[in-house]
Amino acid sequence: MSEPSAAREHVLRVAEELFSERGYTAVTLKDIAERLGVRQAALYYHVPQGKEQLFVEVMQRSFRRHQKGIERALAEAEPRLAVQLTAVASINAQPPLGLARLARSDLPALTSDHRADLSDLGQRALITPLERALAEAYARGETRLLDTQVTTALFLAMIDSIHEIYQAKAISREVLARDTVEMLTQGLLRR
Amino acid sequence: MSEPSAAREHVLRVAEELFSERGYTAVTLKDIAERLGVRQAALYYHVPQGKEQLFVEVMQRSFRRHQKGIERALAEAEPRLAVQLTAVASINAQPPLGLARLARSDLPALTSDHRADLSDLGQRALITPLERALAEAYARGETRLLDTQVTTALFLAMIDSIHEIYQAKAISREVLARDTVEMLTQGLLRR
DNA sequence: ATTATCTATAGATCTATAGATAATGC
DNA sequence: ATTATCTATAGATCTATAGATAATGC
Repeated sequence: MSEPSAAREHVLRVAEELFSERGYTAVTLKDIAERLGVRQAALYYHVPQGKEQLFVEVMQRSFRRHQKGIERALAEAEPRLAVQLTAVASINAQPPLGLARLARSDLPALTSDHRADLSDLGQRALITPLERALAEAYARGETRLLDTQVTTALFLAMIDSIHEIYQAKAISREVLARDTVEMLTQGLLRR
Repeated sequence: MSEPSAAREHVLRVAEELFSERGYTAVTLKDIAERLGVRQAALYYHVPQGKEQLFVEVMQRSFRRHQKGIERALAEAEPRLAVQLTAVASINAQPPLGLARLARSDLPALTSDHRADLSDLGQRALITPLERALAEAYARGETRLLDTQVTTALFLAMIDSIHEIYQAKAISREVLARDTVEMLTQGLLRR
């Protein structure tokens, strides 16, 4: 049986690191193999379906991991928008998703089936939970009327940006998340 | 002499379109040539130094065009942060910059010299003018104390996101810009 | 027998160069 | 003579496959 062997796991983790650093087309199987300390052809033992399938699998895992983090953060945080968004923005979900690049560079390079699969999963795993949290905040009377889809897209862009800043500057993720969400919510909250 | 011929101009414009759609590594010279209706080798007449130089030149022009737009918007708008940021976010600067992908996918694929050149230009052309506008708003007493570098990075991420949303949804750029900046400034402004 | 690698290589790109061709401008 | 293309191709990747090898587990 295809047990989820530790070696295969290692391949997926290293592939995720590299795809996250430089994107789908910029990373070769040789790059991944080198970081693993094996030859390029050895990857086909663990991922017989090749590079595109490897990328899709890696992104599916990443989406699901982020989804779990988001849903847990939303469920455990007290039902106030600022608290909930801070919890989501603070998630230590490494490596970051890089949704902008994914949409504008990685997805266009895939077959249309894979592209559609990943788009759908991204919608269900990341966008819908956040839209719901925003809609509930509105229902509680916390926010003014706003376009939840646009707000969600902007919030996700900011989260990716936070991860970028976090890697470049010496500011803790928590401080960045808190400051960013404070900035954002003061505009969202009705008063 | 190397006059800036109309044909060369055309090559640069089409290259910018494609690089903007899919990123540096995902676009081949054949793709660019096909959209121009010529053969791949014909590009070397206009850009003898090859693909990387073409990309760098395209990005330099794009940065400078965005810089002009930003500086004009900041100079012409009345000196109130909300007005100024709305003006900047409304700029019809097609194609969009896609800074997130540029930093995390395109730049790492370049030689370190080109990478450093583009990073410096991006700093001078895009980041510094916005940081100054934020600092001046603070000096006028409009905003609370905030990290101008972080705020600028988040604002630039939002601008790219606006362009993305604008292409995907049927919302005008102006409405998106106004709503986004209103959301953002209500959090930035002291009251 | 199964697992996990390796070497070798076919086939498909992709970038870049060399040299030919055709049209226009002096 | 200059401008702007073309065909042809070298050389360098890159993905993927075939078959050999070595180690461990029954």
